[in-house]
Formats: sequence, C-alpha cells, structure tokens
Amino acid sequence: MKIGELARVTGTPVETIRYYEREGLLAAPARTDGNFRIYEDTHAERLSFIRHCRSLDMSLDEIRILLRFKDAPGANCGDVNTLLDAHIVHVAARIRELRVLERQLKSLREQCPQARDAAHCGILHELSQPACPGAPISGGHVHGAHGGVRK
Amino acid sequence: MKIGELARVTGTPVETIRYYEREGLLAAPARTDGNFRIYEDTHAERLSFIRHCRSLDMSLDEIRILLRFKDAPGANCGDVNTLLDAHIVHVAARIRELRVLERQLKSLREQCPQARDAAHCGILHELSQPACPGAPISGGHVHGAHGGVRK
DNA sequence: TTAACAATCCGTAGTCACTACAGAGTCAAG
DNA sequence: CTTGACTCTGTAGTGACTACGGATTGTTAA
Repeated sequence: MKIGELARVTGTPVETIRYYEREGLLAAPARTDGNFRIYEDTHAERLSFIRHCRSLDMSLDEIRILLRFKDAPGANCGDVNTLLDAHIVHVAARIRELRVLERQLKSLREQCPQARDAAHCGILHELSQPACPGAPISGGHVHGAHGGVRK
Repeated sequence: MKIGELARVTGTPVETIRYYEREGLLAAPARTDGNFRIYEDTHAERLSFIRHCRSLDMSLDEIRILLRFKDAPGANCGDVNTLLDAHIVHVAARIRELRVLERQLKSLREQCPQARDAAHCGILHELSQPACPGAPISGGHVHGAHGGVRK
C-alpha cells in the first residue's frame, strides 16, 4: 500500500509517517519506479504499535526502547515492565500537580467574583504577589495545561 | 539591580529573563555604561507576576493578555475572569484525560505480571493492537505525561 | 597593577513531536 | 491530453525555554 492508505488505516497523518521514518522508528519501505513508498502489513503493525504508545503519552525515546524489545523476542521483558511502571508514576505525578493547580486557579478566581475595573481586580492583584516559593514551573515529561488536545 | 540579582529574587533563570524581554513581556531596562541591564523594583514585580502566571501553567499569550489589563487600570476586568475560567476548564479537561490514561496504563501493566521473554510479553502483544479508535494523541494546550517537572 | 575569576553581553542552535508549507514529480480517470 | 489527486524532498515554524560560544565588563586578591 502507498503512504496515503497507510495513513488512513492507522489514522496517522502522512507527514507524521515520514517523520517516524526519518527518526528511525519505522523502517524505510521499498519504493516504486516513481519513487513512491510501498508499505507491507508489517509496517502497518509497527505503526499501530507506535501510535498506540503515543496515545498513551509515551515519548518517542520510550517507544524506541519498547521497539527494541519487540525486535528481540528472546529478551527478558522485565525492563518493559519497569518502563511502564515509571511512565505510570509520571502520569500520576502530573495528575497530582494539575489538581493542585486547579485548586489554586479556583481560589484565585474567587478573588474577583464580579467584573470591575482592572485597578481593583482581585485576580490581577493576587497574581502580582510572588507565587508560593516551592511552586514548580512545568517543564518535564508530561504536559501541563497547554498540550492536551490536538487542534 | 543587575540581572543576576533579579534572577535570584524572582527565582528565574537569567536566560529566561532575557527571553521575556525579547518576547516583549518585560520592558527593556536601562543600561549601565558597560551595557549591563539595570532593573527597578517595578521590573521585579512584573516578573513575579509573569512567573506566578507560568506556575499556574498559563501560556505566554494568556499572560500577555493579563498584562494588558494590568497596564490599563481603568478597563473592565471581565475578560480576565473569562480567561481564567477558560484556563480552569482546560486544566480540568487535561486532568480527566490523564486519569483515563492512567487507567489504561495500569490495565496494560497487568497484562504481564512477571518478567518473561519478550515474545510472550502481554504488554508488547497488547500494544501491537491498534489503540481504541477514538483515542486522541495529546497535542493541545496543557501538557501530557512529558512536560510536568523541570529537570 | 595585574591577574584571575565571576558576571554579563549577544546571537544562534538545540529541545520535542510534530505541522505546514513550497515546488517538483507521478499516476489514474475521463 | 489534461485535470486533479497523490506523492516526493527539504526547510521552517510551533512554545517556552535552555545551552552554548566567544566577547566584554566588573570585582577581588596578591
């Protein structure tokens, strides 16, 4: 099948498929005389694997590790379990962070129950205070408030 | 104060302060004869505001909007409330997504209770199946599993 | 005074996982 | 033969920084 069909059956944008090939996640397929990529079912399987992992918010580096295990069927899969456990810990930590955030935002929102002039807005006033000293600024592995839903 | 001191009192990396200036969030300060930036207390206040907003996972664009209100004290702050409400909705949505994710990951983890050879690993096997069709791949405003904690 | 060292300057490139072009080539149907 | 859909490569943009290189400036100790 050509790249468009692979895109359709796996629900992956064409550009993303080419990107995965450049990144070495998906093997370069054979080409037609006209230089079009021709994929086998094995490619579709591997791409489904990658997309399934991505839908679970794994990074491409994590997926690379899992693919190595898939390619070495005799290996012990203990490290797969370890990777998954670590990922679960990441996600759980991010949920906790966002819950704290949500609470802070709601409390902030209560500072200005009605619209008034900006000079007396409790929200703007409160934001001018330094944040709680220990407050971390998100920048790790699991995304914060601006990274969740595709446009 | 020089940039290093501002960095210290606000807990912001020096590079980030210069970045905010380039982005127009922080006004360019006066300079010494030797071309070093000299900041006033007003800069520190404004930077605290920005960092407080960032710690609440707002985007720089959202912060730009809030700063415009801060700079127009006569304006009605209704839009501030609206922005905050929308942000709270974003965060709540991301929490729901991550909870679904966490459940999926834990269920996946149960597929391979003990380490064994990769060929029979229930996790690798399950990941090879296409993901649930509706499963979105994170890419919106609030970060996913890899974006939460600064290194 | 001089030497060492810290702090600062600017500009550019890298991060992650794509996404969006531009401009060219290929293929199938009518 | 032409139209239009598809595909190709390569490059640049996204957000919010972070990290570097190489130059300058400032501070302190000998």
